[in-house]
Amino acid sequence: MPHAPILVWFQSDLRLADHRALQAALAAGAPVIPVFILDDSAAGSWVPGGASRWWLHGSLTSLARDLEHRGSRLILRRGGTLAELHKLVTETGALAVHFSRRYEPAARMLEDEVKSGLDPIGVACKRFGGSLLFEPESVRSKTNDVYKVFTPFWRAACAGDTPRLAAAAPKRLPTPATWPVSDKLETWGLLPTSPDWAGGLRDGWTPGETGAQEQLTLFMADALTAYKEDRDRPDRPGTSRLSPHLHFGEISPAMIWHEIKATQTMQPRTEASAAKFLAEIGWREFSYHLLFNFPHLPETAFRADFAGFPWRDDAARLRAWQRGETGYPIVDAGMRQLRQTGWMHNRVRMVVASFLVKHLLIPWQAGEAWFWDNLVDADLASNAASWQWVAGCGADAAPYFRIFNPMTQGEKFDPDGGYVRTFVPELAKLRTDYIHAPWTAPALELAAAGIKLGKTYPHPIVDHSEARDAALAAFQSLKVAAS
DNA sequence: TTTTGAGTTGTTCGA
DNA sequence: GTCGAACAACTCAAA
Repeated sequence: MPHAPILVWFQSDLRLADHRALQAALAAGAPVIPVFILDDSAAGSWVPGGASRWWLHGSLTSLARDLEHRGSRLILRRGGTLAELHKLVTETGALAVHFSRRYEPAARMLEDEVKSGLDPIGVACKRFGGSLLFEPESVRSKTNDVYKVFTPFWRAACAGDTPRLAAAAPKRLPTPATWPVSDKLETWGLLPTSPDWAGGLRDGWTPGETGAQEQLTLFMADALTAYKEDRDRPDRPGTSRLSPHLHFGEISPAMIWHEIKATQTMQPRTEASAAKFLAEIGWREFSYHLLFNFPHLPETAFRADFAGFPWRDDAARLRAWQRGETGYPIVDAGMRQLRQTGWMHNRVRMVVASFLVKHLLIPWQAGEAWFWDNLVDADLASNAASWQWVAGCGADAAPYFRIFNPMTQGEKFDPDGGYVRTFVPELAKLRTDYIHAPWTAPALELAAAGIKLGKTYPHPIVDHSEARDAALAAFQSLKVAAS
C-alpha cells in the first residue's frame, strides 16, 4: 500500500537545506506536499508590512522554483490556516503535517489551534526546531531562571551542545499521485503596484535560498575579517546583510554557525571578528528568548516603571523623523535608506532610534511600528527587543544617559560623509567639515554647495543639547516617581 | 543566604 | 588634543 502523503507546512523557514521538518518527511518515505498559507488573520496585530510582503513574494518564487527543479511543487493557499490545512488533508489524504516551530505569540497560538484541530481527526502534527540555534526552553540559568542579561545568556547557550545541522537540500522530492490545486502567487498582491516603490529593493536584494547562500559566501570572503571594525561603518559594506534571509528562514542560523566555525586557519583578527559576528547571531537568539518568555515585549515596556514615562505624542515631529527631515544628516540618511532600500545599517538604526526616543521623546512603539512596516528584515523579536533596549526600558537595556550625539556619531562612523551624501543628495556637495552639521557651515560654504537651509534641507528640528537635557530630565522624573 | 562583580554599541566636562 | 571620571543606581547571575 502506498504511503499517505505528508504536508510540509512552510512558514518562516523558506529553504530546503537544514530543514528538519522536510527531512523527517523524506525519511518517512512518503510523498511530500510542500504548502505555504497566506493567513493575515493569524498574525495578530503584527501583520507584515509592505517591504516584508515584497520580500515574501521573492522568497516564495525562489522556493517554488527550487522545488520544481526537484520534481516537486509549492502549493499556495490563502485563508485561515487551520481551514486550509483541513481542506488539504481532505483533498490529499495526508495523515501528517510537518512544520518548523515559531516563537511569536500569535504564531504559537496558531500552532496550538492547528494541533488541536488536526490531532483529533487522526492527522499527526509534528513540530521541528531549526529556526534558532538554541530552543528557548533549553537555555536556563543554574537556578532554572530565564536569562535577562545577554552575556550570561550567550555564555550559557554556547557552553551547551553544539547546534545541530540537518541534511543538505534533497536532490529530489517524492511526489503525490495527484497535486492539490494552488493559488497563483501573482494574485496575492504582495508586490506594490502604483506607485511601485520597490525599485530600490529590487536593486539591492535577492530574496531566496540561493541569494542567502551567495550573500553568506560574499560576506565571508569580503567582510568577515574586518567585521569587528567595519560593522560600524555605514559607508562601507561591512555587515553581513543576512537579516532578511534569516528572518524568512532562507538560511538557518545553524548553517551560518557551522560555516563560520569551519573557516580554516583563522588569523587572530578574523577570529575576533567571527566571534563578534556570531554574537550578533546571539542577539537574535536572545531577542527570541525574551519574546518567548515575555510575550508582551512588542507592546509593553519590560521595565514596569516606564509606565509613567513622560512621552510626547508629537505627530509633526514623528513625521519629520519618518521622512528623514530632522535636519540631522546622519538621522535623515538612515531614515531615507530605510525607505529606499528596505534596510538600515545597524549603527544608524541605533542613532535614529535614540533620536526618536531621546531627542524627540516619542514612544519607542511608534518607531517600532515604522520599522515593522518598512524593513525587509522586520522581525518581531529583534525589533521589539532592540527598541526596548534603546529606550532603556528593556531587559539588559542601554543606560538612560546614553544619548547618541548625531554629529559625533556621524563624524566617527561616516567620517567622509559618504553615507550621508548617498542618501541625502541635497547635501552631497557640502564640505566634509560640515557634512554632519550643515547649520554650522558659513553662508559661503552653503551657497557653494547649493544649500539653502530651511528650503533645500531643513534646520534641525530640535537643538541637540537642549533635547539632551530634556531627555535626562524625563528619565530623572521616572526615578523621582519611583522613590 | 549573602556577597560580589558585571552589565553591546556613549557623551560631556574638566584637568 | 587627550584622558579619566561622572553620569545612578539597580538587577542579574554565579560563587
